[in-house]
Amino acid sequence: MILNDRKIKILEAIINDYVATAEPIGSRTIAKKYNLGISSATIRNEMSDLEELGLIVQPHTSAGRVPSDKGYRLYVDHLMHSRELTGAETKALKELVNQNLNHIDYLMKQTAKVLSMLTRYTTVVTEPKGREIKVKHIQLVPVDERSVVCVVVTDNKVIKNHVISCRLAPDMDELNRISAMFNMLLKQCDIMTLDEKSLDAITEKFGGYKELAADIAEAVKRTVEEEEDVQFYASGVNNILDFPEFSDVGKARSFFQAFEEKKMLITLFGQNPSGTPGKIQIVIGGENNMEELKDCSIVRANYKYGNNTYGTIGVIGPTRMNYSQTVSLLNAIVKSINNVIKASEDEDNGG
Amino acid sequence: MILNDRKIKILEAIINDYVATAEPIGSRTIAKKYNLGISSATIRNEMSDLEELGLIVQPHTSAGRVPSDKGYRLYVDHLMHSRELTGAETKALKELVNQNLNHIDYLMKQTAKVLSMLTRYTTVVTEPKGREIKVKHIQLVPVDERSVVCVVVTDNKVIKNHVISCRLAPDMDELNRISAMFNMLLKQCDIMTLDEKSLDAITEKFGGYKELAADIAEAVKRTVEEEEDVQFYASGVNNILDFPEFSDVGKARSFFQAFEEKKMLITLFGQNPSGTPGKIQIVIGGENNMEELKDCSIVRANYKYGNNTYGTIGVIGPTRMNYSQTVSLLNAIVKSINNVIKASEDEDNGG
DNA sequence: GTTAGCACTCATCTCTCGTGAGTGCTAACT
DNA sequence: AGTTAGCACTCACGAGAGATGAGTGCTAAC
Repeated sequence: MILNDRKIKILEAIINDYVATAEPIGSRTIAKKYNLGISSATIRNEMSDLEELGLIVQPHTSAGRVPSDKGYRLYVDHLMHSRELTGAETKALKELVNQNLNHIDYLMKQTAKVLSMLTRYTTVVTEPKGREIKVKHIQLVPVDERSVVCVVVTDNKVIKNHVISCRLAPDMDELNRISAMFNMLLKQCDIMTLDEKSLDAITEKFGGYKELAADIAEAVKRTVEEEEDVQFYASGVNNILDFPEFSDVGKARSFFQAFEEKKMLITLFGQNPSGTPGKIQIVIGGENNMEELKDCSIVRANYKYGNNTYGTIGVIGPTRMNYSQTVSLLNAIVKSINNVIKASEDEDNGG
Repeated sequence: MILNDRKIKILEAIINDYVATAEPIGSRTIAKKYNLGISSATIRNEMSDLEELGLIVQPHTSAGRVPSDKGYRLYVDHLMHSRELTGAETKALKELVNQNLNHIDYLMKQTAKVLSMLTRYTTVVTEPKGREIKVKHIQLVPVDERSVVCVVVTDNKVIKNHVISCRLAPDMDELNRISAMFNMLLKQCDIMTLDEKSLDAITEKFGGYKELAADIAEAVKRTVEEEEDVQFYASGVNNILDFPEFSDVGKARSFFQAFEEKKMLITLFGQNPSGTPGKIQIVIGGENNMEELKDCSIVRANYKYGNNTYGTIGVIGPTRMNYSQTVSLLNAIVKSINNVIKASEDEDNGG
């Protein structure tokens, strides 16, 4: 059976209507609302064909039709045209990049917030990660007589604090001296690849502060491990409650529960190595293999951050999602933050 | 009408049963389940009296009775006996304090997590705050050519990072010099009380780094402001969905929405100056004046952290809450973390 | 003061039936 | 051959009618 122009028009009508109303659409509704110049009976015949093609389904015998996952797939792959951003949307994006987002954490958080606000779906942003993270610099800072904080700065500009307890904290000058020694060490070797013995040999050099040195090494290692572990920011998780698909508390609960599982988040939003940065990827309904999320779709894109370092921005909402709006917004936002990041990198290199 | 022993027994039976089942309790149920040695008819008469006293209410004519806010109030004030902790509970608390919680942030987060896990209610912990926060120490750390991070350590041991952008970041030695100068300055005067002009005069001294100095001052001020603003950790917010009281999505939604409003959180969980640390406070149902939370109760306590510095731990759940368990757990947890904090303070002073 | 008995209330469940949206099929029309 | 009007059929949904049962209040007797 051939998918002619008229069938496509009808499929589009069904998708548009269903996205807006969440109600199955009947042939008469299409005949009345969309002036296709054909009667409801003809539309019925065409709908029967569309169902045979697996593009739409009937929830029950005497109901209208709703798009199937396959129908949405056809739509997003071939029929959907990108939408212009509205004034409000453009304005919100401008405000986002104009904020002084000099810390990657804030940039991620704000991005998630803005995107979830504009789409009314749930947004997840992952911190940019690559395979090899290097520690650029550490600095010890006094806290009190019994503890110092070790500030670790990585080459992807993440800054982490680790409090270290010690019997008697060295004074500031001493801390600066130790920090400097450690920074020298960091330049010479990759602390992550050192085994216990070599590490012991090195901390030996620190003489009186052997224990402290070991703790610092530990803090540095932990930072790298934490960094190589993916970090998520989610925003608008509760928005899901606004959709009739989740008006059943059990469903909402299982959505939230799925969201608390990191493994699931990594599968859905962890960076996809094969994905070219900027390219939008769409996962529709059951295409993700998670029972709890079979009525959800994910729209996501990687953004580039430094060499071989990617983060992901993703939007998750009901399968009945406004794909065209979501894709347009995600496109725009990825472009924006790529520019912000690029600008800051150029500054680094040019300055 | 006098509240005799028998009436009290009946009230307790109603509360216990209702907390467990969330169903209105009838006279026959009480007669069968609790061997009070009286018939259902007598219980009916007593229940009629209890209703007249405003301690229980009838949802509708032919239903059993449920405790009123006033009934719960009487219960928690006079009838409730503290419950022994179970083995699992004791174990979880021990694990909490045994973790190396050397950073106040982690301690708060873990506390919230453990308490929400044990109670299955929502837990909110506020960072310890006092009126006057002093900045003890700052340290500049290089990030890249165009930015440095300013690490601020306050006297309540909170550590905050602020990224500062500058045209050309000074090298490490220079940063250490500037940090040292600033730390001197911090000892001499309270940076928060300085007006624009005096601040200008001081940053003048920094010569070439006037701009940077101003940014540092800004970062320090921001830290103090952020610190004086209350910070919350919530855990188990989704637990509310497990209660039939919130099986209506609308209700759940409005609970979540209320929870996103900081003002509300401050009212409910912000430290209560009049509350003695360790003393448990209970707010039942409509006693908080928030329409969205009129079916919720709050159990909270302040814990002491340093001089005149208090944080709050609070549990929020349905009015039909297991008060006795919650109070016992909260008591134990407040004691535990007070001990942890005390130990670390003693170390400070003794070491 | 306590209790058995009884009439009464009312939420809840089930069943039925009417309604209406929607379909599929067929026959007639273009 | 494609299109359309017509019609029988399906089925979710809502309203209404009982039936059920948990629970109450009242009264009279113990």
